[in-house]
Amino acid sequence: MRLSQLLFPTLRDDPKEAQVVSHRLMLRAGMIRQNVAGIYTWLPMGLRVLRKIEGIVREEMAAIGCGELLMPTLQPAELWQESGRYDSYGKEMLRIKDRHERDLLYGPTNEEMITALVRDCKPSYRDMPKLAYHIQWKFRDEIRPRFGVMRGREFLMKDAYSFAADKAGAEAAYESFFMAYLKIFSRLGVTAVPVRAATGPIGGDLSHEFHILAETGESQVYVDKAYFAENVNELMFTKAKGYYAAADELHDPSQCPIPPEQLATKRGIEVGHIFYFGTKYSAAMGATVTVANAQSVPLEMGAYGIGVSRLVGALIEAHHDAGGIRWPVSVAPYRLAIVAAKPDDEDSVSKAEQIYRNLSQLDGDVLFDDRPERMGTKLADLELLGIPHVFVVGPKGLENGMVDWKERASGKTTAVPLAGLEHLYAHF
RNA sequence: CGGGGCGUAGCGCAGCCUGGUAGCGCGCCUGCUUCGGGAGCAGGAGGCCGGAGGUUCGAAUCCUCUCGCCCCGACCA
Repeated sequence: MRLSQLLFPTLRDDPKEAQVVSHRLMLRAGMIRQNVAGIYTWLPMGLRVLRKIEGIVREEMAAIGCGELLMPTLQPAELWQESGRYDSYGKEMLRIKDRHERDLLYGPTNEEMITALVRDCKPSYRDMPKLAYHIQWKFRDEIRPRFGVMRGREFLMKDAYSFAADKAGAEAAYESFFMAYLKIFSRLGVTAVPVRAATGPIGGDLSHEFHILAETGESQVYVDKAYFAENVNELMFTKAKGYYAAADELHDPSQCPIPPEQLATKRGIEVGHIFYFGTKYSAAMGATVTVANAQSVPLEMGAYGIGVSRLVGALIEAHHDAGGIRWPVSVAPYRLAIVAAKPDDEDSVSKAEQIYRNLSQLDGDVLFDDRPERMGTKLADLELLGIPHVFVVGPKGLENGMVDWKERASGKTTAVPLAGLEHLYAHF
């Protein structure tokens, strides 16, 4: 992509309304613009990151056999009256009437809708289990939206649902989502700690929140320090679940099974929440399966959320420095940017262009900063945006057939031969 | 919703107390000179001072109301 054609309005000064780093940086790096409190327009750079996170989530959902579907943002009130939540959800639910005076709502979540869907398929226990998810915009009319996209009113969420004929099936589903989540967050370049969370009326230990640890986290979490030494990719469910890790509301120092010196008290940003809620919705809404003896039993359900748009902010909270954002390569808006060092040196400009053309044939993750700016301005913007790798093409390097390769993470600059660029890019 | 704060140019701010019809930095436009880390000089564009009402000869400034935004608390991906 040629940067000159992209809507990429960077700001030099911090907008006053943004107090939290991620919010400031997203605004300054031209990723988002606020429309009303808690509701944002995603500009090209912001949307790229959002899409990359979605991509990783999709791959890991596919890996556990969870199929994607798409439910609408608007839902009929009747569905929520069936479950009883139309009254209990309160003012956070945005209620709307259409021209026929029909009561609709902008969905804050989709349990009712998917429960009705599965119920209406009249499943047999032989059909179970079923796993499904979608990535859809939600609306919750938060009392106080804040921290940019981390607590927006309109936000993008991946919500998955599992249906099983019995408790064992539901637990198996829970386990596979638990492990998928560890993998997703690891691929996003962060450690998200699974902490035990309040389960509500169901009880049991099958509810976990996943928290990215960051100073600006809204929640307090308590975690066994030994957890941090674990290699997430090799962790087993029973072992991961075995560590003491609790959300604030569940932590009671007098009951804590591990000694205080072993316990880390941290701030966390909740980016995922999974829970098994049994038959809460299926019973209320008549979503049953016929089991072996021809009896009908309500489905055992679980729900598994990931705050996709919140993650964009949360990842920045975890990865930034004085110069701006430092995206993990897996979610950077572009992996590589190419800059001509001297705009009036035709040789290096055309060489930069040529490099851009070559590399962008490999995939679409290359940005060509062809804006009519001086090098310092371009590099500062790219640094702010957090592009992990930059090739600076200029006459000094070209004399020796080299370009400068700058790494955002380390700040290092290395001269690399022109001939090796393709190979290098392939390894980013 | 309770408590605190702020609305003046795209962004950051001054002016308000002590009314006289708006200014600075950055950004933007034009020209020249520059240019391998946010250039210099010269010229220029851009603001119904959030909105409504009131006081006054006159309101960004004083008064009343209203809307919006931010921060702290309860809720949540």
